[in-house]
Amino acid sequence: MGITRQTKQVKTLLNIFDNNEKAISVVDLIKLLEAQMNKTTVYRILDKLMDDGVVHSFVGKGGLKWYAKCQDCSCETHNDVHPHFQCKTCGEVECLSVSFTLPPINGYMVESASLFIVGVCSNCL
Amino acid sequence: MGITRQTKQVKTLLNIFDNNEKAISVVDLIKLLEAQMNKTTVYRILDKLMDDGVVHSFVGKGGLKWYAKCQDCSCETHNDVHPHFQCKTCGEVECLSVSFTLPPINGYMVESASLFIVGVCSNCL
DNA sequence: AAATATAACGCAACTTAGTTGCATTATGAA
DNA sequence: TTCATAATGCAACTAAGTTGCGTTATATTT
Repeated sequence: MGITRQTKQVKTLLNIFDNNEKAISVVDLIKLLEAQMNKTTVYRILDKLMDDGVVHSFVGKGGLKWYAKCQDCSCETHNDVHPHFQCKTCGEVECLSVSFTLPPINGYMVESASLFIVGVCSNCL
Repeated sequence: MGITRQTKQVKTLLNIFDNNEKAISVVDLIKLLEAQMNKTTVYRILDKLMDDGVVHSFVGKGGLKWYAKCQDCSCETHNDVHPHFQCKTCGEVECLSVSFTLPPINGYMVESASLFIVGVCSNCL
């Protein structure tokens, strides 16, 4: 089950995602919000926002968890149908609004796929 | 720099990768080898085998590091040019011998990309 | 507006992945 | 056999993420 009460903490997190097109790592979120809420609360609210299809998560290059607002992604199934891009220069991570086609894999049942791309973003080139 | 001395521990690890087509997580390796070597040693040898282009690493679904023998992959650049597949049923992770084409991303410089697929493998279907 | 059930929060303690520093061991060259 | 030093083991540490439990605050009911 997802969010049932609009607490201060929930509103704060929703506000961050509303005003941010880029993805944010949990570590950064916890640092950003350390004066306002406990890290346990951050993790718990993120879980619920996932359930509600408000945000989606993915694993970054170093193995850290990142979260981003759901837009064109089909969050009902929690599949990441778009790639995620991390810029080596500025460090920012973003959802790319393109879809990718999986290579043909005979005899396998594909449930979900995540594509993570590392490079230099348009701002830093 | 990579491996310079053929120690017992290095031979043990090389032997594991030689006799295993599938990928192995560091956690499983450490568990498997706990009687034979320290976990610090496992991490250090894996780093060196990466430098030598003997194995490549990638991040799995849960954020854990996985390692697999290099075969058709171009390990000079340490780019994962092939997808990795994890089976929901048996849990095994393997390198898929297919190449995938990235979606066109205008204005971005792509350095590396990793594709991680979750589903059910041919053995478990 | 007060009462109240309980969802949500804070805190501390914990688990687990991965790293670091340093003393000790063992490899391979001289 | 000697010996320099690469490599290992160990313990202590950092950091991400989780759990349990007592307390707080939301939103519904009275």
